[in-house]
Amino acid sequence: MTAATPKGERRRQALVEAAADLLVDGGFDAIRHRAVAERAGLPLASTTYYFDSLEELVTAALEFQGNAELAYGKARLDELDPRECGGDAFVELVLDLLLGPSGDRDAEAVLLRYERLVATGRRPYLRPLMRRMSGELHALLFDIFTRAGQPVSRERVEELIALVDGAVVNALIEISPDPRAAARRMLRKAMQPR
Amino acid sequence: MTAATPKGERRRQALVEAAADLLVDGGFDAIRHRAVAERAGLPLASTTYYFDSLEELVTAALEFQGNAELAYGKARLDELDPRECGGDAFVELVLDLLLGPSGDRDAEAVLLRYERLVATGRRPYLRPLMRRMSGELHALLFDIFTRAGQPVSRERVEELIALVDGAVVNALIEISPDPRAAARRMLRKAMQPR
DNA sequence: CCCAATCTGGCACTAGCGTACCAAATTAGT
DNA sequence: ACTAATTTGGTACGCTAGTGCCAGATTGGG
Repeated sequence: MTAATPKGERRRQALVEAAADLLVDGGFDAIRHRAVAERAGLPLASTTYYFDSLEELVTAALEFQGNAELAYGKARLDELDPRECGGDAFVELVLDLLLGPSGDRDAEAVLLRYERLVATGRRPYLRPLMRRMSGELHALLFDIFTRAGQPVSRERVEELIALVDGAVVNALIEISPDPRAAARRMLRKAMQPR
Repeated sequence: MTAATPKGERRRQALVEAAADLLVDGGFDAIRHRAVAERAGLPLASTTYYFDSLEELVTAALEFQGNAELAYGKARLDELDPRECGGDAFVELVLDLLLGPSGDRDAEAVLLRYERLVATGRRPYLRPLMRRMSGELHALLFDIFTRAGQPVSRERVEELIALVDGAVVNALIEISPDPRAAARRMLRKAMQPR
């Protein structure tokens, strides 16, 4: 179902944003009709009125969140000054794109990015969306490397992404997970000139 | 709660195995009191009698499954003939250890191994167990490389594992996921002599 | 053999879920 | 302004979940 009126559109959007919020701090399982409605300050039935099913709501939330992240990445690309791309600063830039900007709750913020990769395994309906977003992220990274004067092949981009992703998922089981630090270590080693 | 009688111990074990089965083909969310009891052919209440909580049952199931995988890895190590360790065969061996033996339903079988890494992010109670199993797996791989006449540093083992893991999670979003193939590609490239 | 400990298993409670329903309110097109 | 379409929101249904309860069966130690 899609809204036909401006106010309806606003309400629908409020639901999507509420769902995205829940997604970020509780994962996919946190997106429930009642929780979304409550967070958006709307009645329960509005969630079924604007979305035919939970899957649709989950998809919309994921898309919203993913687009926000991609927009952030594009902004970073646009403001990129090729002269200020020293090794360490560049590594941090790549980490910002792949894991989100560094914050005080890294582990939590990063978790969702990997939950959704794995969750896609059991939720085939997310695959088209995930593929699109993943493709855009890869392209973005490719551009970043090029713009920064460190051109790489697309294959190399995939390698570096895999390295970061693998480092992250393995870091999640630590007592005090610090996935960003683990990824940083791997990335620095892989990118240092040989 | 722990069993005190032989029969009780057998029942408890049956529940653990039933839970592990469910874990493998439905993920963590598939471990429910009723589902476990039904699969084990036991009454619902037996699940709460032998396990104080679902968390305990989940933990036991994961440990059982993980130990089975580690045992498989150790068996492969023991039967390893250093002379038959050509490049490709060796890559397959490493993949067997990290992803499980190759089968016709790779994607499904592999999924659980990554679900549990990520799930640990939101289930801190699994961390000690995951750390132990992860540590043993790393050690096992280290031994395998050594025994195969390709000694590596522990750091290098971590790198290769990260590479494989990253390749896998990124492969899960494909229309027809083939995580093993993706991991194989990355691993071959990383291991080819330079 | 007996009795205390252990185990059994049917049942019911509460909570939360997705979803359906529908009268009332609001909005949009003419 | 009028009417048809859309939106609203309170409510209820059916289901499954985790868990508590407890009379009875089974078992093991002395």
